[in-house]
Amino acid sequence: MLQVTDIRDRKEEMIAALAKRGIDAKQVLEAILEADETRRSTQAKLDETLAQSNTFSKEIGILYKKGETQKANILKEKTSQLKEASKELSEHLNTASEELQKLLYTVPNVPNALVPSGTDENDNEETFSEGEVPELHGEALPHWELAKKYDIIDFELGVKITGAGFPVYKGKGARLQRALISYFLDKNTAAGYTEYQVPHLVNEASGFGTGQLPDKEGQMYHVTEDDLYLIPTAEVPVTNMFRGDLLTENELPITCTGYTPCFRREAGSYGAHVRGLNRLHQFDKVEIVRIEHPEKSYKALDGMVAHIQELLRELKLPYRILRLCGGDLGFTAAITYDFEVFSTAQDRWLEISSVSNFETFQANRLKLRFKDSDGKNKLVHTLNGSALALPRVLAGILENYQTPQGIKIPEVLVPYCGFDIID
RNA sequence: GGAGAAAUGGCAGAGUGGUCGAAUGCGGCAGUCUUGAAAACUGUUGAGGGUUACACCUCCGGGGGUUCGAAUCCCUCUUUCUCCGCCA
Repeated sequence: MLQVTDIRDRKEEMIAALAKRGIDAKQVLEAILEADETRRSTQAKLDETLAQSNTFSKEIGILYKKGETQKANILKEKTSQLKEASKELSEHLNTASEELQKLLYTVPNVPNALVPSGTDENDNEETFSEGEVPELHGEALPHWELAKKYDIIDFELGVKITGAGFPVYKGKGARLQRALISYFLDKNTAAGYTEYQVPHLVNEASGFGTGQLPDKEGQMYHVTEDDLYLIPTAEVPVTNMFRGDLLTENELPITCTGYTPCFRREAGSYGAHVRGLNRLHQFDKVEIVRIEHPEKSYKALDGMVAHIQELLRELKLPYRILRLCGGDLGFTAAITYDFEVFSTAQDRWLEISSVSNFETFQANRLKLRFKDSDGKNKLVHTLNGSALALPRVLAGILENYQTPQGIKIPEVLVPYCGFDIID
C-alpha cells in the first residue's frame, strides 16, 4: 500500500513510474488525495467536538461535587447534543477512511527507476547469464519421463490421493528433494539468515499484511471452517511475524530463512507449460526474507541476488537473471529479479527464484516500522526471495544431469544425498 | 470439547464510574559524587495522529453498548493460565 504522504509529495513522479506498468494512475491518485483531504478535515471537526465535550464532562464532575446540580444538568444537555454531532462525524470519518483505504488497495507499488517499461514477459531484461548448457547424448528426456524411468516421482499417485498438481516423491527422488532443502537452509544460515519453522496456515490479517489479500484471494486455498489460508509462500508467515512491530535501528537488518510447502490454486493457468513439476498446487520452497533500513535495502537486494547466484553456481546449473518489466512486475514489488534455469530437454527456461524489494509497500500494510536516529518512526523496507523453489530446481537437475548411466547428483549434494547417481 | 481465572506502560504490578494516560518497583536515559566504573542520591522516561511549535484528539487484549463522563459497569470475540476429557 502506498503512503498517502508520499503521494502528496511526489504524485507526478509516481504517475510517470506507474506508467511503466501500463497504468494511468493520475485519476486514482487524485481521488486518493481528495479522499484523504475529506478524511483529515472530518477528523479535525470530530476532534474539536470531542474536545468540547470532554471539557464539559470535566466541568460536570466538578459541579456535582459542589452540589450545583442545576448548572450540571444544563451542561449535560449541551454535551448530549455534542455527542450526537460527534456520532455523525465519526460515521463520516469511517466512510471516508474506508473510501481512502479501498482506493489505496487498488494501486500497485511504484516501480523502481531500474525497471524497464513493458507489457509482458517478452519485455523483461536479461541482466546476467552464466553456466554451460550440457551436451546431452542421444535423446534428452524431459523430467517427467525421467521421473517415471527411475521411479522417483509419481504424478498419478498424487492424482489418486489428492488431485492433479500434487506429486508424490519416492525413494531417491524424495531423498534428493530433502537434500536440496537441507543444502539451501545450510547455505542460507551460513550467509547469516536465521532459520525459522513457521505455520503453514495463516489468518486473514496476515494475508492482508503481505498483500495476498484482497487482490489475489483466488490464489490461496481457504479453509472456511476456521477462516485460515494455506500459505502460497513462506513470505507470508515469516514477514507477518513482524507485523505491527516498532523496531530499534540497531535491530536492522532482520534476516530470516525458512522451508515450507507452498499451496497455490493456480486457477486458470492450465496449458502446455504445466506438465510435470513445472507448475504445481503444492511445492516446497526455501525462502529468504530481509527487513531493512530504507537506505540499505538496495544494497541488500544486490546481496540477495549474489547469494542466489552462488547457489546456482555450486549446483552447476545454467541460469540467467531477468529484471522484470513493469507489466510483469508483481502488485507489491518495486523491483523484481527472476532467476531461470535452462532445461535442455524441454528447451525452455524455468523460473526457480524471484527476488524482490517491496520498499515500504508491505511495511505500510504491516505497520512495520523502526525508530530512526532522530527518534522518528519510519517504515522499513521488506525484501524476499526464493532460495530456492524446489520442483524446478529438481527438474533442472534431472534434465541437465541425465547421462546414459543415470542421473548424476551435483557434487555439493552428494554428502546430503548419500549417493551420487540415480539409476 | 467441558469448568473456572485472567488480559493495564519495556517488564512486574496498583487502580472498580469524575482533574487517571494511569500509583509504586525494576529497567532505560540524563545529572551529582568518582581518576574511571559500581553503589548511592536527584531528575527524567508509553504510543499513535495533529501542529512551524503549541493546542487538541485517540489508545488500559479486539469490537460493540450504558453514561454528561469508562481502565473501572454490561454484551461479545480473541488470547493466556489452572483443572477435566481427548490426542500426535
